[in-house]
Amino acid sequence: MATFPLPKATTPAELLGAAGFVAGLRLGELASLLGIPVPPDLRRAKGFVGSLLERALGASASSRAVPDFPELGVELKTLPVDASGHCLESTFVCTAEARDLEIVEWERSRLWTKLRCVLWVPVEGTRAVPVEQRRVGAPFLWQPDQTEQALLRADWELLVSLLARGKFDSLSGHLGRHLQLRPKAAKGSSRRAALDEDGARVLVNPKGFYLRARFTEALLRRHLLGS
DNA sequence: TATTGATCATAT
DNA sequence: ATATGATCAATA
Repeated sequence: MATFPLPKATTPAELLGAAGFVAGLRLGELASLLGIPVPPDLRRAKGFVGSLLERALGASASSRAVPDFPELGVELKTLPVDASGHCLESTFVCTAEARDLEIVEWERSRLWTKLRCVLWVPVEGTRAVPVEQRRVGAPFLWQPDQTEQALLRADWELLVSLLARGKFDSLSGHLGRHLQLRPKAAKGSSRRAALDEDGARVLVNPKGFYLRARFTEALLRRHLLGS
């Protein structure tokens, strides 16, 4: 049995190997190895699973706007799945701010920067299963191929275009085939300054980019098929 | 019951 | 305030 946190990986492959070492463990076992208490449910600890895996794999703990493993250029994402291994939730990627609209280039966007290389770690997320009993699944590295990148880019350009033009009334979670824009804030009443379609100052609720569950479901299936 | 909109904790 | 980590829960 190795000690935790695991040694710092020097390559994405090593990181994948480290994540593979954790696969199969129950969250309670992993938390115990790290000396971290497990919450009874995730209602008041929504980021528990993600933070637990970050600590186990030695991610540089911070809230900076950079990948979890800066030296490797790898982003770590946990993926809640049901007993059959199907995705239960969408995946938050990053916030969409007015000032980011200056960056209209896909290649330099925060979204693409985060999704270039992702280490996905499936974790049982069925609410009826106690958090400590949930198991960590087999991890896999994902670098979007040309097709996937084109699909995401198309959605991103549609959504950013509406944001940039201040079409806030037209925005909703219904837009985007694989990527969507949804509220991302502490409270539904949270507001931030923006410019509407007439250039007038308005207050709007903060939003973030999310990958739809059916998109991550497809990644998971492709991985399981071994391609 | 799948999905959209709302929300929670913590660090900086 | 806004970034990180997401899941909860009301609605369609």
